[in-house]
Amino acid sequence: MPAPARHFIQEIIDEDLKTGKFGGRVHTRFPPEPNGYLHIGHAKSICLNFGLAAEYGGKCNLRFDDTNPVKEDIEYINAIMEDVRWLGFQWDGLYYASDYFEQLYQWAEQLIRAGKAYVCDLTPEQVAEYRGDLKGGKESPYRNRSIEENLDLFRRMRAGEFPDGSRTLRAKIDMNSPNFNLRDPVMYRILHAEHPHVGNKWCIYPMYDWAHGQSDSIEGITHSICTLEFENHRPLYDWFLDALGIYHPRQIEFARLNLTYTVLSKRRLVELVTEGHVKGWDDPRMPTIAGIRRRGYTPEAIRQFCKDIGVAKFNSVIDISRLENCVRDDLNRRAPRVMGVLRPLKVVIDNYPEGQVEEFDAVNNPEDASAGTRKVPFSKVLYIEQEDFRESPPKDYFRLAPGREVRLRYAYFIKCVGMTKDEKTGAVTELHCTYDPATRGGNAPDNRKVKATLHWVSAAHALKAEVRLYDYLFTKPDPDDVPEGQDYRANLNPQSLVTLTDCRLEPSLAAAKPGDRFQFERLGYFCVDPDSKPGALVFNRTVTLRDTWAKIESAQKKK
RNA sequence: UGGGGAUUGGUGUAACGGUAGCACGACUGACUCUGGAUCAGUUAGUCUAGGUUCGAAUCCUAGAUCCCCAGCCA
Repeated sequence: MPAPARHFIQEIIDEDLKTGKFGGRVHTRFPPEPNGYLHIGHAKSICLNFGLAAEYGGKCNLRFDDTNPVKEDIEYINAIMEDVRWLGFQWDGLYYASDYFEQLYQWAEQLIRAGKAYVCDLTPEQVAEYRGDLKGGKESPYRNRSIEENLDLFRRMRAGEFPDGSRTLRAKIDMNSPNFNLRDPVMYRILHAEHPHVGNKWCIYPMYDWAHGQSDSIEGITHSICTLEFENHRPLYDWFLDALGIYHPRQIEFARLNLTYTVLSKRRLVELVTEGHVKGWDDPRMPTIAGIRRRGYTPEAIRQFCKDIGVAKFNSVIDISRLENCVRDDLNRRAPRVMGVLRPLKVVIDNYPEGQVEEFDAVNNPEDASAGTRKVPFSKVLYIEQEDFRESPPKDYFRLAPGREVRLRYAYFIKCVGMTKDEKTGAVTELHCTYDPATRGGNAPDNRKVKATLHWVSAAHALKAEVRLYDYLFTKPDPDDVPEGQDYRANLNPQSLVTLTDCRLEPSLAAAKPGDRFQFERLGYFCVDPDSKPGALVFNRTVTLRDTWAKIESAQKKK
């Protein structure tokens, strides 16, 4: 039995444990900025950080990296906590970088006193200009102020004496460093803004680089795991900690998640919401945790997905079908089966007695014998799926057609003997069939076979419902694949939501509550939407079942 | 033109100088009262060129390609 594969971060931790680098501790953290909703990419990070802590018997904190009050909001703080919990994780400590602002301020004075930080009066444009280009930058004229003047100015910045943007506190490092992050990075900027967590206590706010490492240090984090784009920041992370002479965690970078047919940047997710391309952060088409949850995904499926895709430093793009496979796999085992007809086609069983009703036993879950059975009513007038009948069936189509016999699941074999059509459009509006009483329950005593088994509902007993069919938000695997001059919005899928309002479901669904998940046999997995009410059910399609016929059919069309 | 990373089947991911493996997909077939599920099989890969070595995905040299960095965002 080969040892299970370990990713590079586990190997680093193993090594640190062996050398006793952190006294045998493992302490991670998930550090979101509360400026948006969490998405599936964050789930990867959450599973990684909390998963590592669990695996090594360590701890994992949830810390809000709330250093930019103009973008942050209490709504996001609450949503993030809900999402982390929903994913199945419990943090050891709940912290806010903003609770460290006083300590951070004291440390800033320490650096000033050490001659390693200075107050700079350059405008934002000048700072950019002085930072220079690939060849090098030039030093700020304010770089060599005296310690006393710096201290005085910095205290007055804190006291609110200066307007936004007029001054900054910068670290004195190296204006010619090939790493731009070391060209005297800004530590504090003046921002007279109310903060969602600490209110109006501050008018100077620390930059990410100045806050993050020290926050990790305060919390005793051992392994500070972040995404690849922060690799360039690690020298600065290390520089601040060393300059301060405080406990020094280890920053490790991994590749963030990319998925086909969607976007995962916060900026774009905000745009989708604010520009009305979706109905909100929890729109089931969104790759947000809230959207995916509403769509009907399970936390187990998401965790399995995060495990499957692995952790590495290669910038990969994961095919979204991998995510879909995970939810199918999970729901296949757990979701109760029911019958529901999305696009109803009326079927009259000519030789079935008027007014008669029979009840058939239906298996709730073939993957789980303990799920038991339920009764499904059958009568003379039924609905089947429009897709399940073709007047002239193409090759390899083996559902219902004139003269053909199929099985109605759990009920009878029926044969199509006629149809009524709309005189104007020619569309088939009603089917006439006969049933074979000898096939009661679904098997023929003479052992004859049928090639198809259809789902159905009894017209008189069916529940009417709305069903929302979701498809990918974008029409191309890479939403950025656009003609010159256009952007990802050009690839928005106009069919990403199709609402069906005339669906018919078996009566056992009458008591279904928001969040309940089912497999509609032969169609897919569906979940009751929060908009649903007794008597006015609303379902979201989580994902279709694997559909071999659809594949055959689209291959035929291509020919 | 500077710096930091990366590169293994279609997509991900292992192999840590010694048989290139696994998962997903795709394709066959079996089975099936879901064209679902399940089972069996097939397919297909080390970025390039040199070198070291009995032996290289792995080490060395040169090159190619891709990603990130010049916010008072994170």
